[in-house]
Amino acid sequence: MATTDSAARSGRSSRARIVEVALEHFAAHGYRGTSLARIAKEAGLSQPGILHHFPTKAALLGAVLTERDKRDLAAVGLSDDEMADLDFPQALEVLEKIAARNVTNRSLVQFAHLVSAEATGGDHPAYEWVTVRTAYVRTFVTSAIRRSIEAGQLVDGVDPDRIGTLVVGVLEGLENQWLVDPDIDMVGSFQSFVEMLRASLEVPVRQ
Amino acid sequence: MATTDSAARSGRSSRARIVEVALEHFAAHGYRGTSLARIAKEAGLSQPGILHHFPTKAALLGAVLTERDKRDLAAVGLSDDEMADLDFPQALEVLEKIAARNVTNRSLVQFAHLVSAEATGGDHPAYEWVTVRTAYVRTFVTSAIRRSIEAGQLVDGVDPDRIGTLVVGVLEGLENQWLVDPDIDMVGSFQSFVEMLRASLEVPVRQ
DNA sequence: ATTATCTATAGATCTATAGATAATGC
DNA sequence: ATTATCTATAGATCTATAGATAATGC
Repeated sequence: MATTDSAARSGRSSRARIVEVALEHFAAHGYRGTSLARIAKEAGLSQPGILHHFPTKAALLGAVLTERDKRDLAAVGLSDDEMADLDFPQALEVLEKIAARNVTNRSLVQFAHLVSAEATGGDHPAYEWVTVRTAYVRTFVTSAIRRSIEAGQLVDGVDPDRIGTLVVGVLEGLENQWLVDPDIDMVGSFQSFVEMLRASLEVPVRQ
Repeated sequence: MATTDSAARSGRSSRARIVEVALEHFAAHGYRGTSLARIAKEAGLSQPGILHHFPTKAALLGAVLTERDKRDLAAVGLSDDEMADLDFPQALEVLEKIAARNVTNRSLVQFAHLVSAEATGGDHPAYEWVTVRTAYVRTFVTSAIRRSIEAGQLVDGVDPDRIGTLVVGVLEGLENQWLVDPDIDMVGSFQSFVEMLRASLEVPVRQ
């Protein structure tokens, strides 16, 4: 069906290969530190060959960002709607799941941190991505906290914004250190934190 | 005294100005995203004029890293030796002091995060700096925890490495978010965390 | 003699464009 | 006709070097 079947198939596989190689290189040297020529070489085509599939370098970065978000969502295994309905303990479980997945996907984590840091100053093709994504993650946690407060699951006086920021910060900060020193027990440290947090904030369940 | 006084004075002030401008530009666009020409323009001299004071771009980065470390130490107000002798509550106070200082020094924080992220992949002139510095900060906290365990100030079963990693992670992770969204209450969130941590880990004082 | 500068430039990149070539399906 | 490629190249950069100029102190 459709047109030029094998050419299209070859095009699709090139596209996927380019995105994969670009992810690795952007993760290792950043957007600014990576050239299209280097990606092209490793993907096995010429530098203008890449620009046939992605009109500009920024468009290629956009495709890599989309792919990264897709993989993150797949690792959680929930739809956007389901994510929006979780309560606090469930949100913590999701984050633990992400932490566990991350230790086996170094370049995905490194990519997110390096591109976020590059884009933070503005004037970068990932600027919008980093602001929107940061807000999304934090909102996901703070609204889970609000939901649990309304359900009477948390002790009085919990500030959703402050605790939400703290929870997201712990995950990102542990990633930061793990990237520099992979011997760090990122998952274990996050679990210690989650236990401590639940002990401090949850209303004890009557047995 | 000495030779060519006014020339030397002018040289010193150029050096300081170059380091200052370089800090701002490396913070905004990273080491790889910043050119000597741009720094030169803003510092008011020609591009080879910069290479008179710093033989290579990497050497200039080295000077900026040294300056950053100096300012960090000055903000804490303790000598290296004094830092090494603190116990857990004192170490937390030092970190709170750093957090409070950081909210008024955005480019210093952004510089550290962006250069760390760039250098994490290796093959970067700040690679050694980032590994040494990360280890230093974490060791400072873990050894404070060990000291407090020996003094019987902490409850049984505290794992110094795990908690040390967590504490440093919280500070860095809050910085991460604050860089993206300056409305985040970085200092407040860190204080919430410190209170929670002390409530969980410290042996209650007998009144 | 020393120090701080400058202009000019070599030699490597980098992104993006122009225009050709090949394979396939209609 | 469409799609995936390629070679060649324009036009901007970038770092670092070579070599000149100016000011000052000995």
